[in-house]
Amino acid sequence: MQPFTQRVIEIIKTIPAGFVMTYGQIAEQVGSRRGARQVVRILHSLSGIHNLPWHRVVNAKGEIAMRDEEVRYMQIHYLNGEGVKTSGDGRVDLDKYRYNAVRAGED
DNA sequence: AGTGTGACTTGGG
DNA sequence: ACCCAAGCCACAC
Repeated sequence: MQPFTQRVIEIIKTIPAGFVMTYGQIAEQVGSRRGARQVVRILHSLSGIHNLPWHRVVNAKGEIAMRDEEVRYMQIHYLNGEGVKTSGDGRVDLDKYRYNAVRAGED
C-alpha cells in the first residue's frame, strides 16, 4: 500500500458517526490540496473491502456523489441512521455536519 | 516515460 | 442556485 493511500484510509477512519467530510478536505488533510480525485480513486479500488466509513464522504456541495442508484441509496440510508439528515435530492447540510479534523483536535 | 482513470473542485456566466 | 469548462494529482498499465 502506498503512503498516500494509507494516509487517506487513516483520515477516513477518523470521521466520527454523524459527521461527513468532503473529498477535498480529506485530500487537504493528507497534504495534497488538489488531490480530491485521488481520494475518489482510492475509494474505488478499496471497494469497501476495508472497514471504512466510506458513506461519510461527500462532495464539496454536500451531495451524495455515488453514481449507482443502489449504492447511493445505501449511503443515504447509513447517514440517516447516524443522524445526518439528507434532503430529498440526497444532500446534507455541510454547515451542520462537516467534520473538521484539525479544529476538532485544537478545540 | 506516457496515457488513462475518476464517487472532485473551482470560477465564471 | 444551476450549468459548463478547465484544472488537478497519485496510481495502474
